[in-house]
Amino acid sequence: MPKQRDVQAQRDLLSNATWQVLAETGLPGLTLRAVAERAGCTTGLVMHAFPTKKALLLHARDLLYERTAVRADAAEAASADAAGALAAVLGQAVDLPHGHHDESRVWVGFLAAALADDDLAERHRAANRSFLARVHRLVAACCPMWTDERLERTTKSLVALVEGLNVLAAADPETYPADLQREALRAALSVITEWGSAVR
Amino acid sequence: MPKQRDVQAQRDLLSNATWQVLAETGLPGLTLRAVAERAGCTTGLVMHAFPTKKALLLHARDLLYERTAVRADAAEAASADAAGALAAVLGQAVDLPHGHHDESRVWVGFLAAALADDDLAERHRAANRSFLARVHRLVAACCPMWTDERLERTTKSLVALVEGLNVLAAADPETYPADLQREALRAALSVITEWGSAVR
DNA sequence: CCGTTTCCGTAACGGTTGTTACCGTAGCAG
DNA sequence: CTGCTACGGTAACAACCGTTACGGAAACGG
Repeated sequence: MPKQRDVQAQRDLLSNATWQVLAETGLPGLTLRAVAERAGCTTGLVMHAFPTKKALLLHARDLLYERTAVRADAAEAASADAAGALAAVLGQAVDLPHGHHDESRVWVGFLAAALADDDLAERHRAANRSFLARVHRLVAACCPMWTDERLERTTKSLVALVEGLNVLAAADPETYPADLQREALRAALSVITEWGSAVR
Repeated sequence: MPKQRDVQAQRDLLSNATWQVLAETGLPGLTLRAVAERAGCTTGLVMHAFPTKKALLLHARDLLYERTAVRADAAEAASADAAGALAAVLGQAVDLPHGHHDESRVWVGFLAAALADDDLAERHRAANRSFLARVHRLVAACCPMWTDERLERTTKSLVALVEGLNVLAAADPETYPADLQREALRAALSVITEWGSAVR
C-alpha cells in the first residue's frame, strides 16, 4: 500500500490558501486555479483533497470559525474576571491582532456568499450564535440581576456593534482607525463595567 | 435623425434590474444575461446603455446611495426636533420599510465587491461618510456641549451598530427580528435623549 | 531491487462569462 | 410614402470557470 499522503495537512494547506486568496482578491477572485497557485500545487491536488469547490469553501469557512473560537477562548482564559473576559473577547474580535484586517475581509466575503448559499448561511448562523452565546454568558456573569430581555438585547447590541465596526473598518480603515474602535467598544461596555463597580 | 431613445429611462430600468438580481441571487448570480432577462431585453441593449459591466455596477451602486439618501431626507424632514430626526434617520436605516431586507442584502453584496474593486470602494466610502456626516450633524444638534471627540465616537458607534444590525439580520433574521433591532437602537439612543431631557 | 498501487500533474471537456460584430428593423425627415 | 439612420436583437467570439479522464512518477511491500 504505497505512497500515502497526509490528508489533513493538505486540507489545512488548501484552506489557508483559500483564506489568503479570498482576503486578497475577494469572492470573485476565488477560483480553484488561484487557490492551487497560492498553495503551490495544481488543481489536480485540490480536486483530490476536496471533491468539489463547495466542499473547499465549507472547509475554509469552518477554519475561519475555528480560528475565531480559539482566539476567543484564549482571550477569555487569560482574563481574571467576567468583565475583563468580556472586554477581551470583544476587543479581540474588533482589532487586536496585527494582520486582522484580512480576517474581516474574509468574513465579509463569506457573509456575502452566505446570502446566496444555504450551506454557507447555515455555517454563518451557527458561528454567530455560538459567539452570541459566549458573549451572553459573560454579560450575564457581569450583570446577574438583569432581566433576560435586557441581557439578550445588550448581548446582541454589543455583537452588532463589533461586527459593524469590523465591516466598516474593512471597507474604510481611515475613517475607522483601531483606537477609535477600541474607544467605541469601551464606551459601549461602560454601562456594564460601571454597573459592576457600583455593586462591588 | 430617426429613432431616438430615452437613455435615462433605460439606465434606470437596467439599474433596477441589477438591483433585483443582486438581491435575489447575490453577487455571483449577477450576470449581464440575468440582468437583461430581468429587465425584459437582451444583452445587446444592456451593452448599448452601459459600455461595460462595471459601469452598470457603478450606476446601480449610485442608485442604492440615492435611494437611501432620499429616504433619510424624508425621515429627517418629517421630524420635529433633532432628537426625533436622529431616531427617524437611524430607525429608517435599520428596518422600517416593508421589503427592506433586500436593501441590506444588496448593501452587503456591494460591500463585498468593494473589498476587491477600488471604484466600488470609493463609492462605498463616499456614501458612508455622507451618512456619517448626516448623523454627526444630528447628534451635534442634540448634544451641543459635547466635545468633538465624543461626538465623533458616538456618531460612528451608532452607525456601526445600525450597519451591524443590518448585516446580521440579513444573514440571520430569526436571531435579529425587527423589534429587537428597534429596541437595541432605542437603548443606544437613550444616552442622547436622556441627556437632552435632563438639560431641557 | 523490483512490482504494484496510490497519488497528482497535465490537459482536455462542456458550460458560462463579458464583450463584440453584424444586420434586420423601427421610426422620423423630406 | 419613401429613404435614411440610429437602435437593438442575434449570434459568435475568446477567455475562463469547475470538473473529469488519463498517464507518468513516486514510494512502500516483498
